[in-house]
Amino acid sequence: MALGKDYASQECSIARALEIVGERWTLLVVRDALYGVRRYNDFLVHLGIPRAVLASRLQSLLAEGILEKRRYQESPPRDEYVLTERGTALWPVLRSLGRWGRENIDGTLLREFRHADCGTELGSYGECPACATVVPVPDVLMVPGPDLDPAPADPVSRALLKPRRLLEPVVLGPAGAEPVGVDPA
Amino acid sequence: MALGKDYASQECSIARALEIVGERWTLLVVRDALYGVRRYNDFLVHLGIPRAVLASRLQSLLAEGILEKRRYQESPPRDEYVLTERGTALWPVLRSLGRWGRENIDGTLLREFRHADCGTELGSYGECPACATVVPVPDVLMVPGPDLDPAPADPVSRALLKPRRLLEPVVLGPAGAEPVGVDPA
DNA sequence: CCTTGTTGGTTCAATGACCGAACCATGGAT
DNA sequence: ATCCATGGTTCGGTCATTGAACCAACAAGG
Repeated sequence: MALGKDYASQECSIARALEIVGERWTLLVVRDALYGVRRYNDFLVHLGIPRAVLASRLQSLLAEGILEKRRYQESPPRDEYVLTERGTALWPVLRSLGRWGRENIDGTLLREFRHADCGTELGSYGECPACATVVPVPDVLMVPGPDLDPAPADPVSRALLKPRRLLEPVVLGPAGAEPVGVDPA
Repeated sequence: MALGKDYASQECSIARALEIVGERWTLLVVRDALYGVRRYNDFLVHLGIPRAVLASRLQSLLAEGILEKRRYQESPPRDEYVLTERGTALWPVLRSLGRWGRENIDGTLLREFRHADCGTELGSYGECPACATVVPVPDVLMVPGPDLDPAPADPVSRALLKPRRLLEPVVLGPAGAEPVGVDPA
């Protein structure tokens, strides 16, 4: 929103939060970061976001301490964007949004989120009904649901097809790897 | 966002949800509705939102089945906007946003949300840690925190100063009632 | 040395959303 | 007849978003 102007008048933590993560695309960038996306180009192809907007959002998220830049190679200097603790703390927001969307809009089951320790699907507040605890973000296992496209076009979506823990980095073969089908058996 | 265009390409419940409630102001309108605001004019003064934008958001929320119009008097025909079940289901989203904002941005404690039955403060998803259950929205008690302005300018904010359950309708004296100070003891 | 490829951006014109102020309509009340 | 309360619509100016094009650092290959 880059609003500042108006929400500022609101005495409300929700409004404060929305000033930071309420702009278009912002929460989807955070979602991708939770899914393990870390590189500029991966965000770009996975989100289909305009380059200028992505650059602007990444800057805002850095400035707010939600992402941080981390050098991952020196030769050609390259940085990746990883979630800070503050950024990871947005998981409940995304979880509740996703559940609301699934139960009230979709009907389809695109992804499931399970407790990695026991395989139980998380409850409506991110807890494991079996273990009776709130599951820490790295212990959340994301598995593709029955309604997820099994052969998406972009390589990032393909990398996200197999079960993975949240925050586990997405790694892509240099180019044109993983043709379309499943593993080379 | 009235986006449609781009998020539509996302195979993700979060993106679907954001297409509906991700526009500027939309979640704040839903928040006010949870707080018990029901009338056009009350939204207007409490949010400080441009009239045209409010009208547009109310229409969208009606169309999505998040709010519904209800006739509350006939003589001059007047309608109020109340949350549907689908709208009420957004409470965990707002709760987690508010908690994130309070813990990661503010530091201030503007409002607390407690389980009316036992007085315990709710967790990130609106659950009661003591009772280990999800608290139904009408059983959530909103109490003003120590950092909330004790004498706000607009009458809606003043009506929200006393402890109240969510969804309990805000009623305003016809005009200029409740001067500024506390109750007439 | 020159070109090409990869990554990560910036710039720009056009479109669309948002803003604030003004205006309009309906139906009592004075 | 006029005024007020409520719930809007209209309109010009401004700001954000979009998509395409361009730029830059660096490595590898010929």
